[in-house]
Amino acid sequence: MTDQRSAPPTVYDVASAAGVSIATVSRVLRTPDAVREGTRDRVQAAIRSLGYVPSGTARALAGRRTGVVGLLLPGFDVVPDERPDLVTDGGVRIVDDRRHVTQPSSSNLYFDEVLRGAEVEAWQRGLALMVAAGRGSSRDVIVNDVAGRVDGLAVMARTVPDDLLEHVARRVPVVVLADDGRSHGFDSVSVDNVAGMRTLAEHVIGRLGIRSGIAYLAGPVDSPDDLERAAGFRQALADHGVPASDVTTVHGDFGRVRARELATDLFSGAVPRAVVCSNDQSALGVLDAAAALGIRVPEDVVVTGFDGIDAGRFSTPRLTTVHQPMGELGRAAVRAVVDRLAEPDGPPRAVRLPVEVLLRESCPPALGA
Amino acid sequence: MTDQRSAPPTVYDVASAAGVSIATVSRVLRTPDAVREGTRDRVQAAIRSLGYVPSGTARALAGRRTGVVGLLLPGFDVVPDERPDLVTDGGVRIVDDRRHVTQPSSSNLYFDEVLRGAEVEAWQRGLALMVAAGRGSSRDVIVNDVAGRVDGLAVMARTVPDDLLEHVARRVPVVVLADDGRSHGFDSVSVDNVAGMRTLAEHVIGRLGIRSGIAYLAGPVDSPDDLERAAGFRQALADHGVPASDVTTVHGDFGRVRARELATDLFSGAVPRAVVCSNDQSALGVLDAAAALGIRVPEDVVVTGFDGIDAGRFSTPRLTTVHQPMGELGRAAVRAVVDRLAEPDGPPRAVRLPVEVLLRESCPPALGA
DNA sequence: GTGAAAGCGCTAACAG
DNA sequence: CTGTTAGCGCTTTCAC
Repeated sequence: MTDQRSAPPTVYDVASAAGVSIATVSRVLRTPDAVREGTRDRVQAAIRSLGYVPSGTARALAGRRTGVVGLLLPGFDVVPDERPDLVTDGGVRIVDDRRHVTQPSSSNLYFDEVLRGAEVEAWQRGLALMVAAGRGSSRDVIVNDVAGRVDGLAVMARTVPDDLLEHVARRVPVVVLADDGRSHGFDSVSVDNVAGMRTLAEHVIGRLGIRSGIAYLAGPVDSPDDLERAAGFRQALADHGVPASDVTTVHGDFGRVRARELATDLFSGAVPRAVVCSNDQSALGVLDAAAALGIRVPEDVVVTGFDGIDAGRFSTPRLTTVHQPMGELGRAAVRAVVDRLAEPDGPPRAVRLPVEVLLRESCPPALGA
Repeated sequence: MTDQRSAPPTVYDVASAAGVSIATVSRVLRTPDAVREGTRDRVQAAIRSLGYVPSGTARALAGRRTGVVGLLLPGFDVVPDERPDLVTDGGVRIVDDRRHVTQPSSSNLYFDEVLRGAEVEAWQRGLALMVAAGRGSSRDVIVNDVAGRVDGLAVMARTVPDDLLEHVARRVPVVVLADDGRSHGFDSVSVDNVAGMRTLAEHVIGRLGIRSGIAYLAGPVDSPDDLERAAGFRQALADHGVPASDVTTVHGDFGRVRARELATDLFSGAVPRAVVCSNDQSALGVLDAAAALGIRVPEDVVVTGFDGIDAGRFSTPRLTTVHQPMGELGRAAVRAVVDRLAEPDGPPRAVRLPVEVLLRESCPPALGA
């Protein structure tokens, strides 16, 4: 350990140590069967004793492929580690954590799952995964640090400006995640927002029979996800002959705090019987408002979200939602990259992943229950 | 989109398009100020119009550094997606998820945090991060796919066999995570298991005044973490003059199920007043057993864990534990790699990260409360 | 089966 | 300021 590591051994070192040419060393590594057993053994011995590790870099250059796929995610929220009430002690902090409801930084969890899925899939295909989070800002960083080092790139929608993506796509295939794919000519993998929201809304309207007093809490106006979900919602209304004008629609920002404010307003008049939200964070804000005002969920009003974030599993009441298969999204992304690599030409492909409606206490399977 | 992408443009293409030499193209990219403005502009224009992206591979080869650090983690548990009670519907599954207590595959969460920390730190240092999980089995994969492509490597302890690690370390600096670092000559980053457990145990013995009826639920005998925690525990006993022989010690496997069984046995005799567990999963198993037997926690028996996994925040009662700063572990790992890169020689360094004792309901700050 | 030699695309002296 | 020229360490024909 702590070797000099002055200059790592190369094929040349191995070759001369084994008394063969560098071509033979290369063959031992890549096509062992094409080398006579005795020779092979000598080379392998040399590799061991020298501690030779082939340069992935040189390999990639010579072989014109890196064996790496890149994954670009929005920056992880670097949550400052603020803690309550600490009662220090010799070296180790002791914290009274009893009523401390840490909110797991949910958007992170979401991306963690994507990342994990991508890693698993890449691994199974013999590819390495290079992750870059939160570098969306700097043009150069993306282009130089990632695009130039990978065979293909999976990019979370809206992580990278479109023109940059277009530039990068001239070098490596790009797959866009969680976008509808209609906006540009890239391959895409996304989740079926429309069907998910439609199915959930149909449950509310059709099965629970709530046909009036419905409120829809939308997200930012420029969100494609939001648009799709809204479309699914309207389909459900139409299917059940509920006029869209009967629905109170308000626009939030996908955030919990803003949703709580909006819901508080909403609840100040005639309390609606259902609040359908276009994401989980908003729905949690609605639950907050209801709790504060003493409005019972689901007895007085049912509340639904969309995403399937972890916090919704632990809220009170637990949140009914549409669960997005994030891990699967990551896997599918890698698959899409690999497919495109295998078939560079042809029209862009759009993969749609199915979602699941999870009925929990905030909007149960049936109201009497 | 879907360009022919037959052969990505190279420096040569850019150079001739801009009427300069390849050296100048390179300069525009790396030291723009060393190039006259007019020339620079022409080159940049050429880069844009050709959609040139420099080959990271070639750069790395020529520059003798990749700008990438590798992170080796144990395989993510690929949890098969088993769900309860589904009530299918047109295309979208509807699941009654009301009483379904999904257990977040906790070991994953743990690694997710490490990964995220590493990514953040790498990014801040202008490095890319290459992740490899679960390839511990195949010697070649590790060596070839990762070690050859990075400037340095952070490896979670016990992910890679020691001899392989030694081999790899001859090419790139290696930092071992979450190991005591005494076993080998590598740099290491770990968590202060001893102090953490000692502090927690002192709380139980000293502050809560529980001096008899203490049980210690240890982990697998070969776990270094477990050994350190046990040592911390014994220190606390010694500090308070409690004979080790007064403590009932049982060995589990760090798993929840096994812990539940062991605790059930434990509780069948005289119920202990404290069960100190060497990890959270076990502690949760103990809580399971107590709940099943109608034993009250913390009134009848206090229970403590170690790790700070998420599930412990949501258990009933919530679990008192020693929280390991996993994100910080990831960050420190990257830092350690970078430091070693800057100073290749010198003795191995061992970084110890502080832990925090989180007092929650399963073993509160005071018993009367 | 094995070796010689020509790159892969870029960086980094070294001259001008 | 800009061009020339070696490599970086490996893969891959093409001969032998």
